[in-house]
Amino acid sequence: MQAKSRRTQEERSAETRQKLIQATLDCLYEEGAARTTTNLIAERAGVSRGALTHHYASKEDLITDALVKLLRDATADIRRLAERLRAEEIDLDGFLDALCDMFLGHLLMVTLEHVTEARHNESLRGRMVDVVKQFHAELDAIWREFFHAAGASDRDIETTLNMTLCLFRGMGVQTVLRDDPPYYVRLRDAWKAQLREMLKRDGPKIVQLTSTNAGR
Amino acid sequence: MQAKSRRTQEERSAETRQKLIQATLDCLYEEGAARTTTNLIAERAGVSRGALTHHYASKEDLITDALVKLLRDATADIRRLAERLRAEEIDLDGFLDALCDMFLGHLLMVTLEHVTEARHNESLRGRMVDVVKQFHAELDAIWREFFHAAGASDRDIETTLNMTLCLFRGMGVQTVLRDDPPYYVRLRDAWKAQLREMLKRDGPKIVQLTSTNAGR
DNA sequence: ACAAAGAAACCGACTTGACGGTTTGTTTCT
DNA sequence: AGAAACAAACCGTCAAGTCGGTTTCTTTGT
Repeated sequence: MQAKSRRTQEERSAETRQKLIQATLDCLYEEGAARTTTNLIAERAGVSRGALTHHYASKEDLITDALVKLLRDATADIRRLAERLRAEEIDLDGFLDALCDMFLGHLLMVTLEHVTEARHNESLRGRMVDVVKQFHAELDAIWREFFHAAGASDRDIETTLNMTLCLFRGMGVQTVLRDDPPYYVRLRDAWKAQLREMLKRDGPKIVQLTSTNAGR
Repeated sequence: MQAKSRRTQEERSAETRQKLIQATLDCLYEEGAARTTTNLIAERAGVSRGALTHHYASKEDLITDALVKLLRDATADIRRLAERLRAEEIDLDGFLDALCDMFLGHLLMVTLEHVTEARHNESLRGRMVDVVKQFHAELDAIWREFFHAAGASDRDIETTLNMTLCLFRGMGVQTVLRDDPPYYVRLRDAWKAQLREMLKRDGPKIVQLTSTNAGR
């Protein structure tokens, strides 16, 4: 018990906040925004509601903080993927697989729960726009680096990236009403093939980049 | 005065229900699901809350009914588009424009408000799945008719349609956080060009979109 | 034809429960 | 001792649903 009671205030505070944020994200994913009450969050975090209100002035504060953390973490994930791409531990296909998984999993679902809310909530939308922009900037940098080397034009680079993201995002939304994993694999693979095809015209070198390690 | 007081029960009932459903859809779009209360709906519909509860046993009943109407109407719109496509009043580009508009407007937004809810609500999801399936079936028929003439395989037809829908859907979601109409026009046009390319390539044969990479 | 009885549409006050936020009290660190 | 972290009882608000009563239409008996 000393291990617990011998912590600094800062540590106690940080741990509680961390638990609250994690509980919030879990709740949002598992229960949905409509059922995510402060009571439930506190309960899942294993702290009292009093502790919750002590650290967050309002429910909205807590939720936006949780959302920002989610997207920051995702941005960090993307950054790590970029490293692995540079180190050639993965190829473009592997990168796309990882990206698609993100858009078909928790990240998209939790974000989606609030995109609708953001449409009517100026402050929430503002914060989401900023952090989502950063996420996209990270992706853009990777994409640019990868395809520029292959000789693709800037216009094509931007278009193909955004098409890819919109496609994956649309697939993610569809998963709610269509539970059919092989279908999504088919779409993803078809897109990977098509992407190669599209860029072959402007960047002939791209083919090698994507087919080196993909044949398994 | 007689025109109002000399209506049959059936007519009164139908008009009230109609007003309630329309008010519900308006509310959902303009205020969002979170702010759509039965009070607000009744107020906007110009009927009493008592009338609302008389016609709909629960709020969920009303909302699912409204959603079903929305999607049925959209299905009817698609059907009309198919007619115009057959009559050659519009071409594939025009069809895609109309489709894209649907996915960037009220239809997607209102649906989106409930996709997240449907994830945690079995009965709502069931009803949505059914009516969305019908919507897709309608699109599938048109697509099939149009692309079959070009000699595309069933697999390719399915893939290109679903890619198109996921792309537009993903674009629609993005509109909430990125207000940039020219950007969406660029993406849409790029995709139209892409589809056209596929139609032209190899004469009547559409490329092996799905077999290039996924053929394993 | 028409009045009475019945059914359906409609109304608005009331009940109940839950949620977010506030306040007051207790423990833990500095 | 004093401040911060934590806990729990409390309060105001609000939404959904219930219910008794009223109005409007429909059916039926004469």
